[in-house]
Amino acid sequence: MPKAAVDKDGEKIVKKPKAKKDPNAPKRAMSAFMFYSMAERDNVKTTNPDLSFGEIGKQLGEQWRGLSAEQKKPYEQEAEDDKVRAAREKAAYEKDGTAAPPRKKKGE
DNA sequence: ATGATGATTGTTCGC
DNA sequence: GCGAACAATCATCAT
Repeated sequence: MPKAAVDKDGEKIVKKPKAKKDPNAPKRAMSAFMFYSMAERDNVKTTNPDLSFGEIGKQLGEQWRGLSAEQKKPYEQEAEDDKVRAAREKAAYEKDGTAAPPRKKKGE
């Protein structure tokens, strides 16, 4: 898959809260995983109330991939719906007139 | 038109 | 309250 320099094997990508640069912050939508977490988190925790967040997250992710496309369907569907929601707010964001400065990447 | 990048989404848990 | 792994995403920009 033609992708950019995605994460590597043991290379841990640093993640931070990233300060929103856009004024209205048109934010995005949530991924199917987000919905999956909301839904399965309960199930996972119920099945493994002994493990902590770290493990739960991992277990969740593992089985998530193990799910069949059909299983993810409902989640993807919600994600799809949320996508519209994000697009909607973004539209409002542009409409608001608070145009965010075009982001550049190279020269600056 | 295509690729690359970045920003974001939500959960849980601990302190 | 926040951060951090977990995964997807996908909109936007630049070339």
